Amino acid sequence: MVSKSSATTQAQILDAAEQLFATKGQHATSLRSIVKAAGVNLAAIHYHFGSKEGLILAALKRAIQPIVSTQIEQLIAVEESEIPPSVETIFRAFFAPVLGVISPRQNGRGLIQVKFIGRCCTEPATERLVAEEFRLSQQLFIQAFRQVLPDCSKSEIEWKLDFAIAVLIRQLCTSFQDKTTFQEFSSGKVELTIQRLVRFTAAGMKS
Amino acid sequence: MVSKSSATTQAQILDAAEQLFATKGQHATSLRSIVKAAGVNLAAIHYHFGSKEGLILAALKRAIQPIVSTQIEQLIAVEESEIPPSVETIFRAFFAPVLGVISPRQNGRGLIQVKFIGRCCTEPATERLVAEEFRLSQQLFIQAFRQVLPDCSKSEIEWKLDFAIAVLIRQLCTSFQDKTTFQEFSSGKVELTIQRLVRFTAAGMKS
DNA sequence: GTCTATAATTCGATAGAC
DNA sequence: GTCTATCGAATTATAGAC
Repeated sequence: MVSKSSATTQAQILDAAEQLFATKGQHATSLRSIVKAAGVNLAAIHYHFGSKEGLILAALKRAIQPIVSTQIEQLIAVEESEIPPSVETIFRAFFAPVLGVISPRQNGRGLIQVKFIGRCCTEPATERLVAEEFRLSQQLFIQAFRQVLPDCSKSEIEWKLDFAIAVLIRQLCTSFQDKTTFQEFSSGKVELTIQRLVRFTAAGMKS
Repeated sequence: MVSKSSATTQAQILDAAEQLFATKGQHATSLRSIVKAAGVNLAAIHYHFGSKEGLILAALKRAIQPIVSTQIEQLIAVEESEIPPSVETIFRAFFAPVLGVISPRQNGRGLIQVKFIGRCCTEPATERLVAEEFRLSQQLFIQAFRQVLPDCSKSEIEWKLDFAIAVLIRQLCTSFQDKTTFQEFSSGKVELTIQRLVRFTAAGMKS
């Protein structure tokens, strides 16, 4: 192989960008620090992604889209197996695909990825982009909750789901901060976190 | 008055900084944009606050410290009037002083202030500083919850309070986004938000 | 305390050779 | 596709007159 494939260089840039965006934020991360961490040239970012904004958008979509797909798959599976599904089961289908990216990956890559997503949810430049990526998923979950909570108005379900999302985002940003480095991650902690999220938000949703 | 008093210039700088930090974030806000909005000279920031970091810290303390004091006052009042206090009443003493800064002030200044605090909770450079400012208040509320929930372990109360804080922070950052300009603000919306926060988080805490 | 002027650095982006 | 070299603009911070 005389030269690196385009896919490899792109992935190296995205991996390094994710890590730095997640820990320092987008504005505090220079393109120079990214290429240094990725071991590539500065011009490669502009060649592959056009601009810093293009890089952020590409990293965002790569991280979020598989999560959204899994959320929708699990929601459909839940609605087919449980009739009617419980609030807890629906919330699990919402949370598990997000936190689930932590366990299967190697060397804490998934941990960095969910932190990156959490950061993007709170940064002024990207919060609306994230909401747009999750829009379809969110609408489907609102429909699911409406069916199992017929006495609850749509607006009430909406603000309660917003509250639940708030807890999830905060968890992505702050949780596991002691294990921020590349370490083997116990899937037990992920499952415990999912259980806490489900229990807390389901109680709030049913209140 | 031949020259402005130091207090006036400092307040003008802090007011403008709050507004810009809240909407654009700290790194995306230049000192030049702050002095332009404040109508003062660039060197004034360094004269009064030493550096950009010093300005951020000063704005943070000015915004948070009165809230912490009010939280503690209301918690003490609750513990003296209700024996034992309900989970809902304790949460109200936690949330109301934060959202309460919105209503009394004029022209949406309080609205900007709580948004600024919310942003500082999510920005990597300041999230630990905010946690430090709220540390005492948070400890006192954990103690209060322990007394009314004796069957609940301390760690469980701690992560549930963390979840509740997550909802509050998100509300500070995103809520009232349609009324982001300097407008008369109805205190009814503030009270409604407090009620939702209390109901949702109390249900989660008791689950 | 306030101002002008500027130092010293860093940033995103691009041109052009290979 | 990758690299070097560099442009132009923006940044924080400071020195020194008033």
